[in-house]
Amino acid sequence: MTYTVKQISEKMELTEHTVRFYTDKGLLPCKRDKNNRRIFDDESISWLRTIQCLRKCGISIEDIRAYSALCMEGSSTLKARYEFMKSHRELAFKRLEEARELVSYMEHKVRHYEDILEGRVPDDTNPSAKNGSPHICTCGDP
Amino acid sequence: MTYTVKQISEKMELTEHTVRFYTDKGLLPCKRDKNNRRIFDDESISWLRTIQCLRKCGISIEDIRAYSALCMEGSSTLKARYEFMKSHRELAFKRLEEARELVSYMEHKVRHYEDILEGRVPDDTNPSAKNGSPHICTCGDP
DNA sequence: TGCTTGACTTCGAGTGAGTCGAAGATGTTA
DNA sequence: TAACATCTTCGACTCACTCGAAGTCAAGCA
Repeated sequence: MTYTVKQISEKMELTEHTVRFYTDKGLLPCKRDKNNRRIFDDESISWLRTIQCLRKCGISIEDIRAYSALCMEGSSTLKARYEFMKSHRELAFKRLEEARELVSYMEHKVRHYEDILEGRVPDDTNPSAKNGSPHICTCGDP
Repeated sequence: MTYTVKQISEKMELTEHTVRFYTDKGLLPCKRDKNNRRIFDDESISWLRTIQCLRKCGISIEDIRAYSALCMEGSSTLKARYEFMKSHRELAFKRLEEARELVSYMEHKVRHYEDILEGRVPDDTNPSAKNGSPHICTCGDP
């Protein structure tokens, strides 16, 4: 099964521009037909799926390109790929922790406004400065 | 207590450039001294803390500017600010869910490489295509 | 007094990861 | 043959910084 840019972009819910961008940057290997058009196959799908995950993990295009190159090189790079994944797993943990803090921050804010709107606490919008208090952050700050 | 750009940037662990950028974009109110230099106070600290949290939540500079403007306007905008926070709380929930999936994806990858390196499963690096398998993503995909 | 230092100012350019649109080539269909 | 859809490359735009250059200003010192 082969795919054109349009087909693979629809299948993977990416824009055609992004798919071309990834091939141009060397993250996503692709062949060309006799008219120089990009052709993709099922392996491209699995590459793209991986790229999407790694991007969501905040890994840069350049780092993904390097990982991709390691994969191409074959078994000799297994250990390097393992190290790559281990270090990015740590980053994923940190991001999870941060996401938890941010949820609790947003919940705190929403509750704060509910307390004011329902009259449980007085409005702390600062009128003297014509400058509403931004309701100080409590997400891990002192 | 007042602060210069340098002082506030050090205190908040931001670059001076970023602090100036925020004031220029209207997110961070600041006064000027007779030499046109930016001066900040303790309220700026609390603003900046809020801005940092909202930015980490993925809220755009423009949206934060709008929220900031609502705060300035006073109590009449309480309800709008409440709605703003509620909608961004939902986004924070989504990001937390995604962060969880990404951690489990990275854990899966690391385990996969460990299994290969310790000989529990065969190496699936694809030699025929001179193209290592990217080890298909399992984070919520079909 | 002049000179250096250092912190400030604005402005314009660069970056990363897309995002968009234009201009041109090719293939299919009416 | 013309219209069209789809592809190609290329250059410009966006956002949120990030950086550096050039100029202003006050303080400290020979």
